Amino acid sequence: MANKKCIIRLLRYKNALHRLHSLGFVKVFSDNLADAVGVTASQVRKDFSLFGICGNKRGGYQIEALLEKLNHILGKNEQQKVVIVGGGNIGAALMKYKGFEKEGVKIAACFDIDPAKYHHKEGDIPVLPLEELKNFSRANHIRIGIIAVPDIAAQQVLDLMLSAGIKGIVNFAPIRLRASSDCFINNVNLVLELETVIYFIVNGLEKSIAEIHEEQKS
Amino acid sequence: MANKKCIIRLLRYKNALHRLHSLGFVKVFSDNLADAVGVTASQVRKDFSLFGICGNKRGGYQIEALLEKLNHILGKNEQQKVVIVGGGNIGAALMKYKGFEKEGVKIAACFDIDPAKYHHKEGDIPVLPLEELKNFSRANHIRIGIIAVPDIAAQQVLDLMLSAGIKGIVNFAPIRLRASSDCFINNVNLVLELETVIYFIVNGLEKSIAEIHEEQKS
DNA sequence: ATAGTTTTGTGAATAATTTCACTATAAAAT
DNA sequence: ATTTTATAGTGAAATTATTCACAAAACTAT
Ligand SMILES: NC(=O)c1ccc[n+]([C@@H]2O[C@H](COP(=O)([O-])OP(=O)(O)OC[C@H]3O[C@@H](n4cnc5c(N)ncnc54)[C@H](O)[C@@H]3O)[C@@H](O)[C@H]2O)c1
Ligand SMILES: NC(=O)c1ccc[n+]([C@@H]2O[C@H](COP(=O)([O-])OP(=O)(O)OC[C@H]3O[C@@H](n4cnc5c(N)ncnc54)[C@H](O)[C@@H]3O)[C@@H](O)[C@H]2O)c1
Repeated sequence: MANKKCIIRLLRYKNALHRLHSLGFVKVFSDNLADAVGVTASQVRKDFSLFGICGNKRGGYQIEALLEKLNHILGKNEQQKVVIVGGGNIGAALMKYKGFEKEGVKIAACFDIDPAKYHHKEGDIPVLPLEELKNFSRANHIRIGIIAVPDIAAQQVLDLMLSAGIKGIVNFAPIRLRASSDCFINNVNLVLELETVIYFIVNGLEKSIAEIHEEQKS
Repeated sequence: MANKKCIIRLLRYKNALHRLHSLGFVKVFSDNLADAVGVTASQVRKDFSLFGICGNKRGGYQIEALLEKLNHILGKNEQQKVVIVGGGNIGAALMKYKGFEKEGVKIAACFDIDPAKYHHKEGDIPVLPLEELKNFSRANHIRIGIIAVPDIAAQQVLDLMLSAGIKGIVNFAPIRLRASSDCFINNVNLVLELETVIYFIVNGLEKSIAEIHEEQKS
């Protein structure tokens, strides 16, 4: 029922609703939302139905109420604190990005083994020695971590994160990590994202499929 | 038949085979590959069967021959040139990354509207004024582009890319782009990747589903 | 040679996901 | 008030994707 694809669509609906709301819209119909997100209207209604979300026949959905419900389902009512391990290219890009706060995500700290990366300035996200990851995560109840280290280091970083109580991971290293099933790993492989596009272009398939989103990647 | 998910799995098989090959392995069985990639052995065989790839009963697959076939199918025999538009956080991280060349991907140039970003040094990837995108792309037969500009600028950048003959796009801006169906857009939404993990952790679902890959995101 | 074993290749079965199509209902129009 | 119309909600149908299960082939050992 509440499968991964469906959750990703709910997150998309939520983002689209945010935009509509900030544009001053008050209500929305299943087909507006479908259009904004790139799915069919029945898909939207089916997804909502699965989570017991209902609107008004002929009246559509009240955006505020809908956002409220989605945030509740998606656990976005409280701000989530996240740590990054690896303050290199990707890690630094993520730290500089201003878009997380808006979505209720707070990058609490970054950890690295390279002392040249350490950084501590009021207002900035601190970059700390890797040894402090465990204490920091425990003290701050961190449950989510981002792996942005070279692939050879990724497994040991994962193990350390798990031992620090982190259970949810976004992994940018292009390798398959081994873990107990008591954690959730979301692998993001940017090279693969590019290679996928290359495949469709090289084979002249750009006409058949116009667009892919995360959820079409299973 | 040859759906997106299947292609992404083929790309994964290819990557796993690369690793195995560089470790000195010569042949591989469907279940080794399945294990390396995180799918079932029948899935591997079914995927291969779909593309007419065959191995030897009881002998598995010769890694070199298999890589050859996969590279042919995936269009990885010739190096692919790619441009980036937006030399900010993400754009810069991608330019500094050394892992693309290994996969036959060459970042040919980056384009930006901010003159402070312009850069031209022998050996480095040049950062050029946006106005030059069209000529550069035409002259270098660029077919693939990466959008790494703020969301408000993404649509106009896409339109420009399309007018420059670029047909395959990886888009990092978190908005739905509108385009003719004569192009292929792969949307990468990093905030969503994080939010997905947050959902599973906040709802205590980390036990049920241990790992997701791109292809499970549809 | 022959028997035994392992692994592929694939049609059939199953499972998962999406779309269809229709009913119920609320709002708008008359 | 009554009719019309637009849209939600949802089982059923269709489609798509995955797994099963087993015959065919090829290697190994005797
Ligand atoms: N940069 C990109 O565009 C890009 C693209 C695709 C994939 N990736 C992947 O993302 C990951 C990070 O890439 P990057 O370009 O940011 O790398 P990077 O080399 O720029 O940064 C890696 C950082 O990790 C630190 N580090 C190394 N070992 C560590 C350890 N054991 N514990 C803590 N920190 C450690 C290093 O000091 C460095 O600061 C890599 O796995 C890479 O393959 C990056
Ligand atoms: N940095 C991240 O970690 C991150 C995370 C999630 C999403 N994103 C998304 O990725 C995109 C890029 O993010 P970023 O952090 O790199 O942004 P950034 O602001 O650091 O960089 C954007 C770059 O694009 C350039 N630019 C602006 N308008 C342009 C135009 N019309 N043509 C060409 N260049 C233009 C700017 O000069 C700047 O160099 C954004 O859409 C952002 O939402 C980034």
